[in-house]
Amino acid sequence: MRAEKSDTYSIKELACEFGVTPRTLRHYEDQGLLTPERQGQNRIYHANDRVRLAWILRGKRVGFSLQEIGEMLDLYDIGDGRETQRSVTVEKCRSRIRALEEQRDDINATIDELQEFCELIANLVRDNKSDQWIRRDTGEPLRHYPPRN
Amino acid sequence: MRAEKSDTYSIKELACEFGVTPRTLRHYEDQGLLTPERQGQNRIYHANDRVRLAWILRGKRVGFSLQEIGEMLDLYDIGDGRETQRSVTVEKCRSRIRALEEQRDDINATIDELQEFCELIANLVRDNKSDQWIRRDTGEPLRHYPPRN
DNA sequence: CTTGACGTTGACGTAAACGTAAACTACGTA
DNA sequence: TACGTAGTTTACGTTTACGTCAACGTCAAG
Repeated sequence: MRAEKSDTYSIKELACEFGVTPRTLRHYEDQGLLTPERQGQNRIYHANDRVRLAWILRGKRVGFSLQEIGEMLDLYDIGDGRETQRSVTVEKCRSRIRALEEQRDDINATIDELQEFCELIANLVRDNKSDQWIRRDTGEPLRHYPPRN
Repeated sequence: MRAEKSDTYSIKELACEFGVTPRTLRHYEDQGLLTPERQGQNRIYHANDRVRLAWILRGKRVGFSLQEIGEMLDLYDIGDGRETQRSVTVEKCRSRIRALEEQRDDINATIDELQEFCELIANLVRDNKSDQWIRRDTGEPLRHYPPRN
């Protein structure tokens, strides 16, 4: 344990911290998403690698592929940005945002339906006489929704 | 074309309508997500199948696996629901909702960062003298973010 | 000096979600 | 009756995102 700088990480340290395996980090490197410093053979991760990794994992959580995440990260690489390049970057960025907004709408719709259904079940009461499900609030007979075939 | 009832669909019709292939519908059936009526060998899809398919595809858009989607759809199958079963269903349902809310937070965070970055690029101006990037609003020198290794 | 913990590079395995091709059936029509 | 169109099952192929294993290097501790 060469306590060089505590803001550097071994592969295992970084992996553990983010709840992934070293293999995963190497895989992300293979895909060009991470390029940690090397000391000989060994990988050394810095703060910037942490930031990028957090980005990657969040991207995954919201359903992007590694390739898409790579493209999004590439948007940030504008070192040589001629004006036209930059406007392309901005447009890609905006279309990403629109896609995410649509996805958010999907999520909200799903939440709404689950919530409705959840409350419906929670208010459910068994009508013992007719052996039939009804809603406690409206007394409506229950229809399975979405319908079972 | 036996124009039986216009609220039934052949496999191709339904697939086309949702922008997927017949193979996909058969696959969903293999996974138990759809169980269309049969007329001999042939599959006949009804309105309820449409509803379920829409659910499935939206589930996919928000990043769920087919298995997870199947479990969510199963929540709706409460025909035999004893009281304990129902409370289990409700709890699963709520935990799904929480997961979706977390995902929405992730999406919002991603949107925010993309938006910030997008505006940063949009406001960018080339300082020809120092060959350096600055922000038009604050004049701050630009830092790539997230940092490139 | 050997053991153990940690690292490395291949390279093959795997699960999910279909794609794709083969081989066959059934039906309305030219 | 032969054809084209649409459907079926069976089964192997493909991509993504890693898991897993083998074979090896390195260094500090016992």
